[in-house]
Amino acid sequence: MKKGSKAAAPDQTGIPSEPPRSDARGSDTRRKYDPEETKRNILEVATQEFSAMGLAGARVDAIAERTNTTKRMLYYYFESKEGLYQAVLEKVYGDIRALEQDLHVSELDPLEGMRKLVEFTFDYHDRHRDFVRLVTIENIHGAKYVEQLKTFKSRNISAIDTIEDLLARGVASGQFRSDVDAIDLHLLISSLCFHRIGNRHTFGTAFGRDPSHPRLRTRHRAMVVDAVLRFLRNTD
Amino acid sequence: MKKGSKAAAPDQTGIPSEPPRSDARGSDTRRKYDPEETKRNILEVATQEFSAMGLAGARVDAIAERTNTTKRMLYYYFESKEGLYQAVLEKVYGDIRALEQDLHVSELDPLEGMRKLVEFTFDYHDRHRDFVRLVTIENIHGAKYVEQLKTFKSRNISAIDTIEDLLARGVASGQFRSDVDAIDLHLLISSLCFHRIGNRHTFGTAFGRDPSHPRLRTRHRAMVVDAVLRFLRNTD
Amino acid sequence: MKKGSKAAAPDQTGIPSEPPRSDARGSDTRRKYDPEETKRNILEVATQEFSAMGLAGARVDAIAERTNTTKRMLYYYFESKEGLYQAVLEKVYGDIRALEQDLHVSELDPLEGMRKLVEFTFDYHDRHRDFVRLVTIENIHGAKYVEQLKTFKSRNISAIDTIEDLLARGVASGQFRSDVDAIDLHLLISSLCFHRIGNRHTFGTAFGRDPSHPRLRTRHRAMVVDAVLRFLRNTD
Amino acid sequence: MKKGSKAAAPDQTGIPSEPPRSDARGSDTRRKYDPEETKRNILEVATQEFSAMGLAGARVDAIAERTNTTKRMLYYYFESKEGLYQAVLEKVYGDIRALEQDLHVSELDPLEGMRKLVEFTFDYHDRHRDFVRLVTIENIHGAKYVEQLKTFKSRNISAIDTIEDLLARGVASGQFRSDVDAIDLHLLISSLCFHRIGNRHTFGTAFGRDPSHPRLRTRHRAMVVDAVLRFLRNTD
DNA sequence: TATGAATGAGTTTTCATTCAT
DNA sequence: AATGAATGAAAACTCATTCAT
Repeated sequence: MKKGSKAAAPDQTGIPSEPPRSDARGSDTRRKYDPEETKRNILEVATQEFSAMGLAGARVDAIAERTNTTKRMLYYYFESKEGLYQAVLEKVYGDIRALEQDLHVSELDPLEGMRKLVEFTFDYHDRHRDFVRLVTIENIHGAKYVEQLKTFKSRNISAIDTIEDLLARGVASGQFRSDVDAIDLHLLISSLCFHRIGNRHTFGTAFGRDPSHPRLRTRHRAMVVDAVLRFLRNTD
Repeated sequence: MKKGSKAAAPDQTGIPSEPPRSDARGSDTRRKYDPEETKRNILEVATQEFSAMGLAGARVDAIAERTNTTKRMLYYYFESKEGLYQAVLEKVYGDIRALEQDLHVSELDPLEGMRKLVEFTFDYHDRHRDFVRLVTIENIHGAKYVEQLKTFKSRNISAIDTIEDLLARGVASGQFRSDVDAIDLHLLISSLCFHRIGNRHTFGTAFGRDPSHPRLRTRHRAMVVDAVLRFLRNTD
Repeated sequence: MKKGSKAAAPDQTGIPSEPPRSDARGSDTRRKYDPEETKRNILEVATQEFSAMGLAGARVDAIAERTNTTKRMLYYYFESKEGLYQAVLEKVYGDIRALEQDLHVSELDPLEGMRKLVEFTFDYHDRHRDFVRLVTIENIHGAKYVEQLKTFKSRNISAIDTIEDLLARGVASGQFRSDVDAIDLHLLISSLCFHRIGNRHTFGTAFGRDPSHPRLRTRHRAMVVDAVLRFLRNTD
Repeated sequence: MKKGSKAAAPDQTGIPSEPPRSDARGSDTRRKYDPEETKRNILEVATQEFSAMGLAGARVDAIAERTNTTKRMLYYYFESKEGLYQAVLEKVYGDIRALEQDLHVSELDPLEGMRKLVEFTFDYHDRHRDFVRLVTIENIHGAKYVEQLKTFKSRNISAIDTIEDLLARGVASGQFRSDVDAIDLHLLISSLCFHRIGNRHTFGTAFGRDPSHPRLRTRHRAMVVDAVLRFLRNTD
């Protein structure tokens, strides 16, 4: 009866699929209905499906089927397919910026801080392929769904602040050239980290080499860091 | 929810949609039966729709409507929606590699040749947004459609040959460092050229600055060339 | 060319199309959601349409229209046109074998048992023209749909068991000749019962006499029984 | 491009696919356009397709593709799909009756004549599976196409005449019982010859034994002759 | 809060037939 | 007599969403 939609295995590393529910209340009080858990579960499955199939390609039925609950609940909590998609975007974008804050690069030497920032960005994209795919998908839709996310812009601005701080300190210390714009630099770094994940399939088909393969990771990581630092180095 | 599929305006710069047919025979002798023209017309409209909406999001009806012919002909020539999508991919991939051949960078000084190659790649992505979108879309589908294109792999390999030649000559002349892999370098260049077009919407929303805006083009072009050449420069 | 699909009147005798539902609950409490009833209803209408028009000739729309529900439900429960066709086959083949079991010919004198079996087979084909047509149709498709029915083979084998038992007892008692194969005999009996129903139209056109006409039934029934028993009779 | 419709191998024995064209006129006068040959070719391919797929299941495109000519010609000569189907029926029904005439059973002893007639009928069905299938198909359509064939009825009546003659002579000589109707007997014989071919697929699936397999032919042939003669034998 | 059944509007695809050359 | 291109109408099938329990 059921046809079986793929996207079964989460195309992502490091996110545990069933976080230990911190059920504070005693023993067998395990509530039968747990709205938060239900929502979380739906969101997780939806993230996989949307990132695997795109917005148009995703199937509400397929999501519901892999959920612990039914299709009706999906509408109950998220209103519509698009509402669910947006909720997925919100969650996924929230995660990356939250982590960036924890880097504390402002306490490091500018060069070391920059290296650490690039490495973090590289690793994050390498590990969160769902995120990369969703960004890709969102661009196909002209970013019209992230545009409606309230927290989206402010979050990103803070990423630029971090870079601006590093850049300013590096210029002051004579380590970095002085003609680089922070947003441009962010674009440069993102490009190098994003492309090898986002377009790995066509690249792999074209050259017989999957650029996201673990064996290449170390080499690519060094290359990206190298390229960014060489670009920034003051050569006066 | 949404009804009419837009995608009317080609999301592309510089390619006129209806090249003036040099119809030798007089004036309005426009033949009624012209299979090649019919196919060309369908393919062109399909390129727009698929690049604007994705494979799942594209509507066969919408394509047919903007064509000079009927939906039926679309199936007559291309068998299915997927067949048409694949034909679009074939055409679009064919174009870029054809142009690359015309660069004749093998006749130039390695450094100049490399600069020219990067500039060409930058400009091509900047101008052919349909191509960039289609690559993006194809990656969402795990590249399973380009995989079936016979000419796909061989074409791409030739791009690597060009880079390898430049690299070898530059290393020999002492201008380039010797530890760079040609395919890695291709990935690096592609990343820098692709990302600012492919993800311009989310980037624009995040930072209030469309990275593909013409005003930024010159600056970004210089930045990309600079980044690549600094990366390659021999610093022994 | 032809538009409306007929097949309105069930091409079958004796089976009431809507058995009086013994609805325990009062009178018009006709439940709105009754999946079993919905499926039953679809299956019944589909049996008529498929047996009247063949698999290719049947129209999903035509079936849906004569149903109490919509076309969508048909796909909901049976997946596809072919799935529905297969479900029809399953039901229809299930019925005949179920009835055969109730004959209890093993308790009868072999000759009487054989007579009863032939008469039953004759009557069944005479009354269940839908069944005959569907078998015919299935043969046009090389039996590829019944082949997928799990229960199909085992059910038929039991029919042979019955014959084998009668045959063995008749041979032992000296009533039947000993050189007859059970499956061959089954084929012989089937032939005589099937043909006059299955090909009644061409036969009727050719000879101006509908071989399935009730008026001929008694005579044909006697003829068939007579032919089988004469064939089996021991003439040593 | 072409999808490939099956039904390639004619499901029939003994009909050569390309009869030697008796081109009376000299040597290389081989006409470029030969209407009769074209029609013959279309008819032959159509016979295969219709008998393999049924009227509704047959594809005009599939027929045209396997022809030496184009679809247009098919309409030119036969008006419509149904017209072509009818032409096929006409040809196929014509063949069997023509052969029956050649038997000259009226010159034989009634018992021998009857044996010969049954054997002929058995062999004909065994060898002309396309014919059997087409009769089957025609019955699904309520025989409405053969009804329009002018020669159909008269041809069949003559088959009954043959039987009536045999029967009368056999009764007169005391070899046959006197209470058998000629048309009923024809039905009996047809049943035994037709069923094992027409329903061989479901039968084969049900019992793991293809009743039309050459190895069984001799045995079945004997069985059928035996059954008919025992049925007719005078037992006063 | 949760659910299986139901649905209408849309989407891809097919097919017999005709047109222009 | 022959042909490849073209087509409108209909067919199968899909999908996000809502209803009744």
